[in-house]
Amino acid sequence: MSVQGARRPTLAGVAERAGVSLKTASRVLNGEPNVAEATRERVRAAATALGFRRNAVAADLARGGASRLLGFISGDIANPFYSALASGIERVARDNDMHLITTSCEEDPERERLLTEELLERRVGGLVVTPATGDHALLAGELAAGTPVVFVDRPASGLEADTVVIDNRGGIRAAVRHLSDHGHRRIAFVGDNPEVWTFRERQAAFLAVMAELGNEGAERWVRSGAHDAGEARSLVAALLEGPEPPTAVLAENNRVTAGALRALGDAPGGEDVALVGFDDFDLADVLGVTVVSYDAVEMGRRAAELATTPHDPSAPARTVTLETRLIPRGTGERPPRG
Amino acid sequence: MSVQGARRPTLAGVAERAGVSLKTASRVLNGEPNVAEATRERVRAAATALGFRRNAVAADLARGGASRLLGFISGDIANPFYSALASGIERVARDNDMHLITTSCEEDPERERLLTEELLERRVGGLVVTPATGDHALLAGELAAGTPVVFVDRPASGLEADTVVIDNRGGIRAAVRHLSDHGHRRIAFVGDNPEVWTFRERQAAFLAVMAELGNEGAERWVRSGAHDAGEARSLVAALLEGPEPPTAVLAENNRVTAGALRALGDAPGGEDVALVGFDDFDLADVLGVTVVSYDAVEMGRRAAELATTPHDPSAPARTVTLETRLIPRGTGERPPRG
DNA sequence: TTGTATGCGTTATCAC
DNA sequence: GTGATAACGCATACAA
Repeated sequence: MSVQGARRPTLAGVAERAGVSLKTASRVLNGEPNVAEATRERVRAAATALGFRRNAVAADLARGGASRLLGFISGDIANPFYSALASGIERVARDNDMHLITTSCEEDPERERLLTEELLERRVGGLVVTPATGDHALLAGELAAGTPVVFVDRPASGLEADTVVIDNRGGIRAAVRHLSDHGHRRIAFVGDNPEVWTFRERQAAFLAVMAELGNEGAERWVRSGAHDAGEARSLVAALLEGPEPPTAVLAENNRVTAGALRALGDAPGGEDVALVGFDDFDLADVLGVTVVSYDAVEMGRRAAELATTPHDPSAPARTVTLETRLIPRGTGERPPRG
Repeated sequence: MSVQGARRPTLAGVAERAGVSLKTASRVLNGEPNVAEATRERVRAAATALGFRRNAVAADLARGGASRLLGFISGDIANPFYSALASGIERVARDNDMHLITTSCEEDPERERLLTEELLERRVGGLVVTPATGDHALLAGELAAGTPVVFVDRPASGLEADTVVIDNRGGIRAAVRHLSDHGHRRIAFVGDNPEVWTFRERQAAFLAVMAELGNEGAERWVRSGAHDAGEARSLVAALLEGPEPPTAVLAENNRVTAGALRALGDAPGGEDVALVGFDDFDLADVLGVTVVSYDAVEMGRRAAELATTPHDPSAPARTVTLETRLIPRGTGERPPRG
């Protein structure tokens, strides 16, 4: 039982107490073979008597190379999407006897850079990043040094690296076609900031599919800049009050969907406007919201698997694309009206 | 620019290249005073030329004491409640120049014990734990050694330690009184497993308030064992189909609320049953669900503040209790019927 | 203003 | 089977 102020028991202390050398004590405590059973017992007894607990910091240093830590730079850990990612990553980390350091960069490239630097200083064994807009070329050296860096949800810019994304275009295509099949032509697309890669992908797909369907000039149905639910609510409200109100809304992410739901709830006749949301969310079934869904936990898992595999700089960067799936629940099947 | 296989540049390397001693290089890179500007420049130049990045593992070890890591043992990081906690904790960690290690114990005491051990091996500077049921007496030694261990959401068992909880009893009291004020007497209380401390607190408060209100024998309105939304749904459905259906349901946590909503949606006349949920949740406003709310991010912050302050074993354990607040949104104001 | 020497608590190499 | 002894990369009294 240690006392405050007193140093913590060390391996050397255990060895001394057991009357063996450091190396032998190390052998026993790491379960290595070639130790006499009697010695083993003595060392174990000494360890428990002293309340010994190995120092993983020292172990990581002595072992050289990377620490048994995995880094995750998210946009905001309180966002369910990121915590689902974190959940998947953590499981894989655990399977590899590693711990997960989670950080939030709040979509700020400078903060992301700083966090990246800090995590690399900790000599993380791998790094999973949801990249904010910004240049990632600085990581090239680190990659070359063998640290696996994996980008998730969005690709890096200025750098070839392993990436895990979802099939954004396919998801949007399914959503637009679904609405079109139900008779909609005045379909609005409301999303986050155009600086965000996923927005641009989804917007491009939206415009492409609208054009394919003979629904030209869809640019006028696009609204961007909704970074949170409140802004999304305003944008959708303005659309509904505008001169040419849409009969359907395609929300680009979960926060936009939340804002859109509120706007539809406020507006007269809002319950007749169709809605499809990108990203599934809790209670979407109760609300009856049709969504484009995918498995965020699996996404984290896949990213972590890449991030726990030693990086081979000579191999080409890998890209994993996960499928999306449209789940009809009601709001997406409303017929156009007005 | 480092190359794979090549060792990473070290402080010694920088010093050598700059033609100064290790200590001087250290001074410059740590921004310490008393170095000639010219020397400073040379060291900086050498560092950038070599692509030097300090090794935080080595620094932590050399400095002795704890590492600049904070540990968080949650039930399940994918649960919005825990990720809100994590968010609050991370901010405080950052303010203290520390990183956060997040782990999930899935309410398994054995796993919690293991994780605790692992984090202590990493020599975390502090530990925030949402304790599963189990004994925490083993941590006494660690506390005595000065590591701040803080329990959040639930107190430890068998150990006096800093704790951050919410006013569970006050929250339940407000909810039951609210329903009573709206004319309800057949109020069901549906919750998680009785092994969970919060359940017991809330259940006890429920029974006490019911008795105060002259509503005796409320035990028959208690249902437990709903650890997830699916189980909650079944329990509520059974209640509604039973011989004495309640006119109001008090859901003990967010998962139970989700299940209850689904059950009410299924049952004929379910839209007339009142509902109050403990824990606020996203889109509760859209769904119009009355809840007992509190600030989980703040909870994490308070816990982290305690966990980043050196523990004084001679001081008595502190308990922080955060207030709850009832937010009427519709489901809690339905009059009794039937 | 700059440098020397030693310690941090492990792991790992090799010899015995 | 067991044990000296040297890394690991940095911090820090202490000296110059």
